[in-house]
Amino acid sequence: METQLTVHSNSGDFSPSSTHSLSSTGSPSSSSAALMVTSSSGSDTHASPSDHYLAMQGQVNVMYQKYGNEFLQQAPASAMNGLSLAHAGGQWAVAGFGAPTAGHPEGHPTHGHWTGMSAALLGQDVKPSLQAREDLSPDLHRSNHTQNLNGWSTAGNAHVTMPMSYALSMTTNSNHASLGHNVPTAATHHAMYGAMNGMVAGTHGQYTHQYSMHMNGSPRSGMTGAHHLALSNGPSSVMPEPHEDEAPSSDDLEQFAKSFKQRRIKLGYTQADVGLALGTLYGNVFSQTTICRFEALQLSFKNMCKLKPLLAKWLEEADSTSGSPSCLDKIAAQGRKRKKRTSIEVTIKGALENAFLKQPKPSAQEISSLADSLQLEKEVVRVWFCNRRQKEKRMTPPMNGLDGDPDGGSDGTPPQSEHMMPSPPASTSPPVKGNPLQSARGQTLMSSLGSHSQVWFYFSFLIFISNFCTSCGLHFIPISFPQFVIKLTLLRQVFYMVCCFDSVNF
DNA sequence: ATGCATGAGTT
DNA sequence: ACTCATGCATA
Repeated sequence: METQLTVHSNSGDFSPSSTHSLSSTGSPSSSSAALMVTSSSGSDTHASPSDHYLAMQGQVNVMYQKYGNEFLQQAPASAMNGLSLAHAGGQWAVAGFGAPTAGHPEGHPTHGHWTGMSAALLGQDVKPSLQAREDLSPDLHRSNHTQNLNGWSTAGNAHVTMPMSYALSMTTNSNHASLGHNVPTAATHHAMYGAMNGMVAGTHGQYTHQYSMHMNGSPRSGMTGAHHLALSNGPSSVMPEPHEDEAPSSDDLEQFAKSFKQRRIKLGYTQADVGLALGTLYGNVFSQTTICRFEALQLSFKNMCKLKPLLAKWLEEADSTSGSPSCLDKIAAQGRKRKKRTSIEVTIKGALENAFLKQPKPSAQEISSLADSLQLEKEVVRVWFCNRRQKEKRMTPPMNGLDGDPDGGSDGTPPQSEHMMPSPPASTSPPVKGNPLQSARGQTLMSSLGSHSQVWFYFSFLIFISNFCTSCGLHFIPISFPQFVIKLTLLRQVFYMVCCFDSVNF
């Protein structure tokens, strides 16, 4: 007899009263955990496991081990297809979750493996928004990230209580292009990113939501963590206000940005107002764009740090004087002869995008020939590539990493903070000017957080559940990732799972 | 909110 | 000639 527990969670409306189905069937294999993910085209939710799972057996580990580099070296889309992770049937089987095995003795986090898994899971069926798709382009040349789950022992099923915050952490190193194996490429990240984008349906504000999650310790706290944090977005006065000069953690920034936005709106100011006010108050005028990007965490870490104090001051000021429409003198933006913005056609963009995939940094010659063939000004093409690269950096998950330990062997070091952006440069990567902040060069806070919280939270969660089930002698079969329909096959008892997906917004 | 553009500072 | 911070103009 085995009992299945299905948990559906749609559009954040998860509650114990959502769809929970329990059924009983025989169980094939003993205590090994099986994890299956399929797309949720509703109907196939109830298909029998044998119909669509190929899945993984044994402890949670990663398909990456099996499919290895090729998998990760592919462009996301093709990688997904190559594994036939199923579009049509909506099948999403995650195969090859092999045991930790040799080479990765317990203490050693298996670098990059989760990434492979992530890609496999995320890369499909989730419909990325157009924007997300556009941003899926891999940068195969530059960033290679090594990630690991610090402190997470994949070896045994026994430890169900592994702190999820560990799993959330990861290490990212730059300049490791040569580490052929188990170093996921940007493509992978892009796949994740895009997929995540799709999952959160591009809805404004959802990211930050997820960023706020800190999973701690016990299963319980882990599962409810989202709630706590979801509620923790208070006014700035309530927030821990780390003293200046010290670089705020990305958590701080994230929290600040979020509450800043809330406060601003409550006070009735527009982003443009703020930008102008900053000018009159402190002599630094900023555009609506910049304020917007700040709030959306779309600036580099360094940039965020720079702006934060100013905005904080403004917030104080605005708070106190919130009655007299004082210092909001609009300073007219001075005109300058600026080139008219050229609008590039979609088809042309496609071509550019293609070119970018092949060569993100075309030479002058390549640029001009491309410009010729596309009938664009050379300068336009050049700028396009510049911007594209810049954008790439925003989209690309961090080059920094939490501990930057590239040797892959010795970092059982638990993270100080899973969101700690500034980090010492990896020993092998060229230390960008000694300043820790600069290791985050070009990296937006946004992308960093995205990779950490969105992706890692999810997988941490899966892993956690899987381990938990395994340790209880249960079969774990999560089905349908996007909607997060989870099936738990129980061998001995009914396991009731309560979680807080409403605040997770998958 | 974001795409194309500018200009200062670097490499 | 690039990166990065930034913003006008526009979708």
